[in-house]
Amino acid sequence: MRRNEKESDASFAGVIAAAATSRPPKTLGGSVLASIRHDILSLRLSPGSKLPFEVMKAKYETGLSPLREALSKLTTEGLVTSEDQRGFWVSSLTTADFIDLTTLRRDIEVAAVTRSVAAGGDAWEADLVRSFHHMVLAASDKSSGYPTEWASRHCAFHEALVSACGSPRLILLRRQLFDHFMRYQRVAPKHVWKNSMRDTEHREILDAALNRDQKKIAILIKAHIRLLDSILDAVGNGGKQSYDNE
Amino acid sequence: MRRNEKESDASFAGVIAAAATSRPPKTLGGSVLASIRHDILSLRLSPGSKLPFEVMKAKYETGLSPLREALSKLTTEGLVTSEDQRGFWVSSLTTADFIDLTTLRRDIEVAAVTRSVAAGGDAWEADLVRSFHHMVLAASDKSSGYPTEWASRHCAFHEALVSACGSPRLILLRRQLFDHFMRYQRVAPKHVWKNSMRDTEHREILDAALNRDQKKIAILIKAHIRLLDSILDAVGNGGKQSYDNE
DNA sequence: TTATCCAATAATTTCGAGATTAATTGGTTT
DNA sequence: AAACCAATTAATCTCGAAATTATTGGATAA
Repeated sequence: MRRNEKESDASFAGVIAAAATSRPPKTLGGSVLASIRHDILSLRLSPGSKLPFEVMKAKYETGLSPLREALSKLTTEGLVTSEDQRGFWVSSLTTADFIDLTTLRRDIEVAAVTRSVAAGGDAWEADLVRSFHHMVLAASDKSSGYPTEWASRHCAFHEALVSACGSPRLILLRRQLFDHFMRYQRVAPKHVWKNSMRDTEHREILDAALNRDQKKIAILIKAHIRLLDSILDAVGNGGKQSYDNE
Repeated sequence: MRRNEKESDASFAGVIAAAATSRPPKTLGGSVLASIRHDILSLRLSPGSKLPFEVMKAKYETGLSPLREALSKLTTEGLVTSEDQRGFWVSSLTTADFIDLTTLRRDIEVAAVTRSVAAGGDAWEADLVRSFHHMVLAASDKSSGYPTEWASRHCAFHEALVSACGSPRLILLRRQLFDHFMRYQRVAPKHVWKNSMRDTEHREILDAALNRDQKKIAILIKAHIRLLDSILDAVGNGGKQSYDNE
């Protein structure tokens, strides 16, 4: 229980969107929070599983105070659930919540992208092209860390899309919802990812953004954020089949 | 610093929307969290002020652990800001954030109300009429706790409006944004409240809801959630004139 | 005078033990 | 055999002290 796990998916750290907001934490509690959040989003900590203090203390090599602080924050964030005097659990993945999350995410993302397209300047546009190209490069087989690296750059592309929306609250909210979505994405079998990597949707989104076509990009984003059957199936099966079947 | 303050606005407790979600907390940390949140939303804890542990420990009669836990959660919620190794502050009120908040709140509230109107059944409709009438009763001078009581019922009316939207995430998000808004509302002079109490907007909103007119209610909500000059002015002045001038 | 450095002070952060509460086990009763 | 109660076990929750880090004030040097 003490072993420091293998660093199998160190590159995955770049994918966690919320972590990208804060600079490297100066306190132990901050890094414990980042570690636990990382493990929850990467499904290393299974949805629904209990998080006992003794086990967690050993696993993250920390005391009670930083641990409670981290779990408290994650509870407010929705990645952890808690009951008074009973402890903490990793929030479960359910079809109902996936539907709820996706529906809300669609509204939020549309609002953010629309505003961003309306307000974005040259620097935004250039960064958008950069992040798109960066993502496309990871979609080729030769790249390393595939397809985890693609997921990271895919996240960055969508982040760049909304970065000019002018609303810190909207950006933060969108980022949190995206984090929540990533857990659901991860329970789907990996071939689904490959389909996403090969689609033409992102190219169309980019074009609409560059043309500043607000109506079109709203339609494209709405279609882009949909209820994937593969995820619904995986969650319906209890998320057991996980992401190890090619 | 120890004195238990006067219970001047005990009825205000009903106004705090987020607190309405959880049943009475079984732990000290939970009640401390509720108390601090209440004091922040009621402006008893001034926006921007420092929250030193020694002072807070005495004020809320608790130890360090529950206190840190509460402040951590409030930080994630956005009502408190923190810097590593430097401490915690009540989040400041700024014109930029008020604009950001109001703009986002408009989108969220429109989405929630629209869905609620589309999905609401008989029970929802009846409860909506109940809460509206309850609010109107508080607008008359004879009622007690006026206008604080009206604010509480106003909050409940809007809560009832969206209660049938079918999205737990949307309801929670809307509630949080409403809480944040309440701090801004409180810095405005009280005569602004009276104008709100006498307006006809809520009656129109109720009618549109009962008629299941989604387009109309969307327009009404958009107009209802606007940037009040009195609040902008109050925030611009640093929120100093507070809510004591009639 | 201004800037830099060092010592003293004050704050936050962390830890481990004790207190409190929930869950479990074993035994008794119906 | 099932249900109930008491005692034990195991977990969370709380507290105060110790350790770490930031801030303040004054002295020294440029």
